[in-house]
Amino acid sequence: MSNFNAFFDYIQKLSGIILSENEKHVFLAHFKPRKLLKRQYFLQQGDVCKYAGFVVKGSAKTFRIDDKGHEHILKLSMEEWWLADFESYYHLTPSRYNIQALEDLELLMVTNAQVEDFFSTIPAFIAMQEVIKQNYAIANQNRVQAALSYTAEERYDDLVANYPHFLQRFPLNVIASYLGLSPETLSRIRKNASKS
Amino acid sequence: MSNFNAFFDYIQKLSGIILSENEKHVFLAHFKPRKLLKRQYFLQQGDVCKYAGFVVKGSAKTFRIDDKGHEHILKLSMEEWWLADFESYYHLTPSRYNIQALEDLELLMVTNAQVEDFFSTIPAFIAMQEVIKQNYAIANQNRVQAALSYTAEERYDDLVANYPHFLQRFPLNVIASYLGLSPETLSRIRKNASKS
DNA sequence: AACTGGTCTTGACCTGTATCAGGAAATATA
DNA sequence: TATATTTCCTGATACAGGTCAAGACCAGTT
Repeated sequence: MSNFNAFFDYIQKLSGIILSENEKHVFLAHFKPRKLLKRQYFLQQGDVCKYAGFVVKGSAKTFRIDDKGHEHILKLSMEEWWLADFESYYHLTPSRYNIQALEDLELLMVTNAQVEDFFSTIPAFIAMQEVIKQNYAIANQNRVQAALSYTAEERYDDLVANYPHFLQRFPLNVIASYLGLSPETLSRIRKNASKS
Repeated sequence: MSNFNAFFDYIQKLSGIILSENEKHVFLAHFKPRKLLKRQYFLQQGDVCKYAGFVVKGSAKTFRIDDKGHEHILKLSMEEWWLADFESYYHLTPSRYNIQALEDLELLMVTNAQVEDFFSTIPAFIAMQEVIKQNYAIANQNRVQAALSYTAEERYDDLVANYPHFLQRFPLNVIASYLGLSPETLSRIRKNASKS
């Protein structure tokens, strides 16, 4: 299962703990592989996010539609990220977000109940969860900071510095929305930046 | 130690696990009580955030000063919250933020190394950490969302709905900065809101 | 080869929010 | 009691970034 190998590597890397063959079998038994085509939805606004999906291949956007029908991208996910609205996933409340494939996706999916039942005894998985939550909290903290106090241009420069691969992978209107900008404004910022 | 009783209640509440007398002694031995007066700094930009402080009483702001000398408040903390820049605390890197008392503070402080040495065997503490990280990640996720896609007025309404006690506790210029607004704009929003 | 839909750019104009300046009221300090 | 200092409000003006409209380019489809 080549899908799972990437997943095992990821868990071992984040946790710093090697998985036993037995433990690997628990993953094989309870994580469900799934494919989604570009444009398909992993989650729709109003639904409960029952599953978290580990991205083996492909990419997706997590976004909200506002009253005026405009889309606002909260998160972009690709290989070695998780697909989920964690608020909905942990609390089993209806989600405010949509998650949609930007490229064809290969996922490994699990429910929170399964995690509690089958993975609470696997130290590597516990440690991995710790690291993920920590990283996610820190990343969001920095993003709040940027969103509240940086100008449009500073936010773009920040992205170029910290997530340059986003630019190669996603169209500019997606990047613009992720930065909280209109596509027109991003286009103008890039024109200026290329001059200096 | 009345300080510690509030802390024990908090741990038991968040973790759902009762602490034994033995475990309580571990907390008494390794958490260091500390007081800070209004305006004193818990952390300064550029320093490593060695300690996390549990707020027994009082309040504080976490903020950054930008190039123009303007202050941007990232986080407001009060009773039953933690004082720390978690990025700096976990990675021991220099912090980009300042943390300063808004009211006189009573804290219980601990280092990350102490947590790993003495508290990794206390299930209630482990569970509490899980919940904190989870809540913090979710809160920040919602704040990113609000900062990127809500108007100033929507952000204020959101605060009134979700954190009404902030308004009683903090001056409006602090609230304005927390919302990413100038004090003047907040004042005008409030004037409008009171009309309708 | 023509068509369709998506992507990106550019210009003209508009709007929300910041900035600057002044002052009133409340609170702390001497 | 007098005097700072902080907090909050209001008006005038400026500007960043949004909105609307149009067109160019490109990739995929038929």
